[in-house]
Amino acid sequence: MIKVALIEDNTTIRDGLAALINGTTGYSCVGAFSDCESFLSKLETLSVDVVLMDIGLPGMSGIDGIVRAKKIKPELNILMLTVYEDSQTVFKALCAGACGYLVKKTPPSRLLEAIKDAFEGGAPMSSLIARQVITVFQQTQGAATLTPDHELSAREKEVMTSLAEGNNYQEIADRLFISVDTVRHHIRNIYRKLHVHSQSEAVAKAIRKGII
Amino acid sequence: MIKVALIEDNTTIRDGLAALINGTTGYSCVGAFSDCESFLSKLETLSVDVVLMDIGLPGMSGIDGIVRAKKIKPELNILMLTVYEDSQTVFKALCAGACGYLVKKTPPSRLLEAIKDAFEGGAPMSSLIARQVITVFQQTQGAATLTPDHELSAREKEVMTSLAEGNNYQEIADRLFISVDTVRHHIRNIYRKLHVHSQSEAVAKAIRKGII
DNA sequence: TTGTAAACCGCACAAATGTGTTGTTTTATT
DNA sequence: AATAAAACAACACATTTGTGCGGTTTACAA
Repeated sequence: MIKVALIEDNTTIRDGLAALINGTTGYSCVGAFSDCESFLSKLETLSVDVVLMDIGLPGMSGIDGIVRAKKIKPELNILMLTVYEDSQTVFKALCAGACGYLVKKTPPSRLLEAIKDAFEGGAPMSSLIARQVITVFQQTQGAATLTPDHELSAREKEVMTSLAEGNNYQEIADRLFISVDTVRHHIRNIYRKLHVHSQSEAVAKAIRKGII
Repeated sequence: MIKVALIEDNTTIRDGLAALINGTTGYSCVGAFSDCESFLSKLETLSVDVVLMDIGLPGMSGIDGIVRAKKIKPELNILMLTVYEDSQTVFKALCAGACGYLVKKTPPSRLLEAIKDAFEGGAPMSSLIARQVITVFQQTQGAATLTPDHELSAREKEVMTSLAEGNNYQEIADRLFISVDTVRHHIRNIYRKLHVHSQSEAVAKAIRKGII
């Protein structure tokens, strides 16, 4: 039995969804709320597997609702409900912790399928949204493998990592068993390769490019 | 007309796929290779929209093949072909630059659909893989929204962002129309909130937590 | 009204950084 | 054997940073 909670301000849609879920074997609607606040106040004591949350809600937005709900129960499977497939919004929802989304005009059979999918560890979403996610993903995670241009040597990476950990030149030198001047030398080369002129800029670039 | 290239060592499968693609209106197979090396050597002069690449290849692996192909033509849509839905491998392929994948037993109609999807900017993949991607994604990108504890004020974020761009205190002050001493004051508070003692450490933490 | 937080500003000074120049040694690649 | 690249090391010096202290103003909640 998959326990579903609904947060949707439109009474007609909410009742319709609740009826659909309760009317299907294997599904049960354990809560239907018109706003995030009332949902969140009950969440602690609510046994629920999958949450369907409207994105455009009065009061707290669905995005904020996701963040708060995830803080209370990080293992929650939250699916966003949207009217249009607005990339930006859906994208933000995924960042906030949603595991997928549904457009409201989705036919009942596919809706139930998506709930089951989310329950079983999937992430129901259109391939267009998926592409957006992996694009951003690749830019951060996999960027290193794709752009080995301004590649730092192993030693330089060690220096960068140590720098990002908050060590100063003397501490880096001690850790790597080299002199402070050698650290400076490496830093110099790193700056040249990354086209930067300060620690902060170097660290920012190195992390964003996935070098460290 | 979607121009497709194949890299697959099994002759039977390769010929079958080529026949399917060439036999369908709107699709054309512009190249069929048994290994990455021969594909990569032709890629420069090959006009191709979507690449189907087997993951288990003799010689260079499909993963390495993706990385190299993306270096030559970053705009390529590469779909991996796998026998099993092995999460780890598919995941690596996505990191390397693939935009989706297909299991070999996929029925012809869905295969063509996936190619079209990739061509049109989608990322065909199962929702299980999608979930894996967004999980890792959320851990890095969206971490901030989930942990608004050591939250920086809007002004402090501006200072941090400017810092990560490589500006020094004087430049930050000029950009924000405040005095250098106020910049120092903000930096001080940022350090306190993030529990750090240097620019580098602050920038590293801010980026990794998604604050900036 | 009192308190708390954010944003603002200032001075001082030791410590750390960025960059200039000049080397040696080791390890690959040709 | 020769060339190139990486890693190591040193000295000098102006600039920048981190942190100690001290303040004001504004806004908003208790």
